[in-house]
Parts: sequence; structure tokens; C-alpha cells
Amino acid sequence: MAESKGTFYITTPIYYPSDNLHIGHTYCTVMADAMARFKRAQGYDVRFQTGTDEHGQKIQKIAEENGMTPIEYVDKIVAGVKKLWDTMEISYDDFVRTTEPRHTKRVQEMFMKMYEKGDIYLGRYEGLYCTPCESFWTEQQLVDGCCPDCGRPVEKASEEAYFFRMSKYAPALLKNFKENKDFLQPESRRNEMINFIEQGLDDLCISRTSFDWGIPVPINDKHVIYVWFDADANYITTLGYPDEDSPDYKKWWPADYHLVGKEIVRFHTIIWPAMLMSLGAPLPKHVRGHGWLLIDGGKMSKSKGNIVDPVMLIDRYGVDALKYFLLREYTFGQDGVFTNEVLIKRLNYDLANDLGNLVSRTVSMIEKYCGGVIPEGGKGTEFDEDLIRISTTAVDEIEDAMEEFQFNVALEALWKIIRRANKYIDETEPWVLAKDEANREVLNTVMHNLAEALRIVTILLFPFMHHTADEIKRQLGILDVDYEWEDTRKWDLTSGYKVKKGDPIFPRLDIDKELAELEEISRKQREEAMAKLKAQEEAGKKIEAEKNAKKN
RNA sequence: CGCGGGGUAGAGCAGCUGGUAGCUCGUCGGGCUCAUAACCCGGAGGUCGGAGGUUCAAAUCCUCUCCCCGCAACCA
Repeated sequence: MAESKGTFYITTPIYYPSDNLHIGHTYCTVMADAMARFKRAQGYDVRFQTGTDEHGQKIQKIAEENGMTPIEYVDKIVAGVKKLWDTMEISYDDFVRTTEPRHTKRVQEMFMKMYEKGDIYLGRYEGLYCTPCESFWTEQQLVDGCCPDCGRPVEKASEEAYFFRMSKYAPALLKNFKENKDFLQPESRRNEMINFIEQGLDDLCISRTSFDWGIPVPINDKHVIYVWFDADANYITTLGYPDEDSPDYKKWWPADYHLVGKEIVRFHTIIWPAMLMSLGAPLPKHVRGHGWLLIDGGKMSKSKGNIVDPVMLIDRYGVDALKYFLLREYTFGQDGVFTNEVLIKRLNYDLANDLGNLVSRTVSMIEKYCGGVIPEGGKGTEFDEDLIRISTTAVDEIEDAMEEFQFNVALEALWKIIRRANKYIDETEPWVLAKDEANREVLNTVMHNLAEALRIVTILLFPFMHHTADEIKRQLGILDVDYEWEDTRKWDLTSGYKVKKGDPIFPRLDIDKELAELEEISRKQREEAMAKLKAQEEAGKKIEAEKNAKKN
């Protein structure tokens, strides 16, 4: 491996473990993973962090409904999260849980640092309160003016709460956006945030007394620290902050990229930077907001029962197929529509027909025409130059695209090699060349060039689909050869290796059959989700009734 | 006047620092047989939501308008 090009710290959001993760979370994590693997391949020293945001009223309530303590409940969900990432071989370097002492202790220290600076003060939180549910709601959350959970009327109420003087940092935040154009992408989000700040920032409520599943405020044990203050801190508590001399903090902070969903861009580009300003710490270099995967044209939600389960898709099609689909199908920053048909077609056309078939026909021909050994290149055909040019320059396009998180563009660039190679076979007609031994050198060169193109494909493909990359290498007989990233610009590195044909790397799918089966699976899942939801509602009502009984 | 995004071929999308409208799938026709009935070539199909403006030139910039969708301080 070449000398390190420097450090690269990338994070996903920490997910809220109120339920099992769905394909939307997978989407975000897969992008972060691909980026981390890409940077490692390029020679960077990478830190990739993900985790779970485990506090809050919602967790407390769901745990109660399931007859568990909050920590028992999140332990169970988090085990599932970790298992999913293990299955997908997500290459995270650290997994943070906000219930870990290394986090809670440091959040309290950060709170005190800001309190002592005068940026945190005690005030009153005003809101609409549902007494039976013991919950505050915003006006927009209400359904027909009533509590969205129980449907009963709410009333204006207030409670004592600590506030973070965020308003004070509005000018500095605005300055950050104006001077640092690359801080937040895409552009549309950036405009949205600038606009939001210009409308004026309120101070942020950062504590609650109405529930206790959270990190206690160090100076007042009636209060627990409230959501974003706790959650966003994860990006530096794991580095040892507020100990500014901590080696990890010195090495990794500020982070290169926070990758987040569009709905939490505000928390990462306004609240979080304001907190860091208050603490006197540098801001993250970049925040990137991705779009959503929409189902049936709308948001995935439990109440609609249209959650897509990544585990089921992995079981059927494999990790690499799912990763490829998520990275290739959608444009970063924009919402995308998920349907089974789009998925199956993408897998069939790109993976089975284009890539899988190319590997298959290449290896077969080398076995058939060259005794299974990749020959030396020599005098070839008029088509060689184009194949070589496209294969050895794809890396430039991919690097440019990855710089912008354009995973789909990067994979398209990679597939240019694959399509060109398929075309090259038709142009050079090896089966015709093989009929006359006078064409030996040309035939050898054609086979050599195909192996070379595939070799480059395996290097470029590795950050996105490492199993597939390795399987192609295995079939080409180059699995144990350690190629470097820069070898994607070179030619003539595969001669003499013995190929070994294996099973098709992506079997062709029967579209109608798959669609029918997937439809059946999601129908069952919908039913189960409905039943579960109903059971939870009833459990909730029961608990409520018990509470009321106690009160009376 | 709360803020923002989108409306481009039958479907899904890209292009939007202005200069012959592009990709994947589908469709029609052809080629090939090494390969996972896969691969390759060619054709048809769009007045780029509508109206107006700037310009030699607009999908691309400006104004107005219609329709869809998000966000609005605890959903990736």
C-alpha cells in the first residue's frame, strides 16, 4: 500500500432504534461505506463512524408498550442493527451508542462547558401538551387540533427547561454558509438553510422534565438532555472531546463529511455548528444531504405498512446486488422511487446481462482458445485502442464523480468499460479468429485485452461490491495479486495467470416470477405490521388506563 | 405572498456556468453464436407543464401562471 494521502473522517447519522431499520437507513449507510472504502482504496487513512441515538421519550414509551425497560428494548434493536451491518459488511471503524458512558459523560462535560460560558440558561418551554400521553406537541404535529397519539384535545402548557443561546450564533452561522460554499451540498439545501437563518433563529430547548430516559443535566437532576444536543455530540465524544489533547480528537476532527438525510440537514448545519462555535471547536468540513427512497410515491412509514426490509432483499439477491442497486439507481440529493420492478430490472440488466455475462464469455473463451491461460498482448486489432483508452481513463471519471458523492455517475463510468468490452468481443469476433491458426497473435491479444479490462473493473468495483470484485478476480486467476488503485491507469498486468470458470456471478432472474414473489412477501409484511401496530396501540392504552387508575 | 424541490420520448431519469435534446428500459428491424435466450448494430418516438420576455441563439437566464411533492425546530 502506498503512503497515506492523509486522514478522512466520515459519519452516518446515528439512527433512532425505535424499530428495526429499513432500506432508507441502509441506503445512507451503504453510501457512507462505499465512500469509506473508496477513500481507503485511494490510500487515505479513513475513520468511518455510525451508531444509534438511543434516548428520548419515544423510546421510553415503546419500551413500556413492549413490557421492557428502555435499555432492554434498545439493546435488542441495536443487536439487530449491528447484525444487519455485519451481514452487509459495512466497514465502520466505530459504532457509537449514546447510552455508552464514553458518550454520556462527555455530553455532560460539554453541557457544563457551554453553561459556564453563559450559553445555556434556564427558561420555560411553551407548547401544546397532552396530559394523558404526557407529551408536548408542536402545532404542526397535531391531527385535527388534537393529540396525534390518542386523539384527545391538547392544552397550552409550559415546563421549566434549559435553553441553548443559539440565536447568538446566527450571524456566524450565516457567515459560514456564505463564505464556505462547499460546506453544504446540494445547493438547494444550502439555500434552504440560509433562508431559515435569515428568518431568525430562536434559542434551542435542550432539556426536558416530562420524561427521564436521557442523559441527566449535571447540575439539575430533574432534567434530562434533549435530543439533538445529545445526538450530534456523538461525532466528537467518540474522539475523546472535550479533551482537546486526546490523540483521536487531534487526528480526526474536524470531520471531512457528515452524510445525513435531507430532513436532518438543519440539525447538522445550524444546531450542530452553533454548538461547536459555543464550545470553540472547529466545524465539520462538509455536510452532504441525501434524498429519500419513496415507496408508492410516498414516504415509507410504519402506519402505511410499506416498509422495505433490507434483510429480505439480501437473502434473495445478495449483499452486493442490493448495494449496487442503491448506489446506481438514485441521484444523490434527490428523492427516488423504489419499486420491486426497478430493482429486479436493474439487477438483471446491469449485473446479470452486462457484467456477469462479460465475465462468463471472457473466461470461457480464454479456456477454450488459450488453454485457460491469459496470453501476452501483441499485435491486435483496430478496436484495441478504444477499449484501452476507455478502460484506463474510467478512474478519472469515477474520482471526479465520487468527489461529488455522485455514486450513480461513478458506476455508470465503470459500466462504460463493461459495455465497451462486450462490444469489443462482437467487433473482434474471436470465434472467427480461432478458426485459423494464422490469427493466433490477434486472438491472443483480444483475450489479453479482455482480461485487462476486467482486471481494471475489479479494482474500480471493489469499493462498491467487494465480493463481486474478488469473485471476478478468482475466475481470472488473479485473486492473490495485490493490485493498487493506480494500476487502473495501467495496461498489461495479467499475462500468464490461469483462469477458472465458476458459476455465473449474477444469475439471470425471471422478472415475472420474482415480482410475484416479492409482492406476496410485502403483502404478508403489511399484514404483520398492521397486527403489530394494533397490538402496540392496545398495550399503550392498557398502560395508560393503569396510570389513570393510579392517579384516581 | 412561510420556505424549498420537481414537471424533458410509452416508463424511469440525466442535461439547466445558453449554441444541433441524452441515458437505461420498452418498442420495431437487423447481426452474431464466445456467453447467463445473454451480446452487438440501426430505426421510430419529445414544439423539454403553459404564457410572455432577454438574446444572433433558451430545456438552460428573467417575469407571470398551472399542477405534483417535501419541510415548518424528535422520521435516512
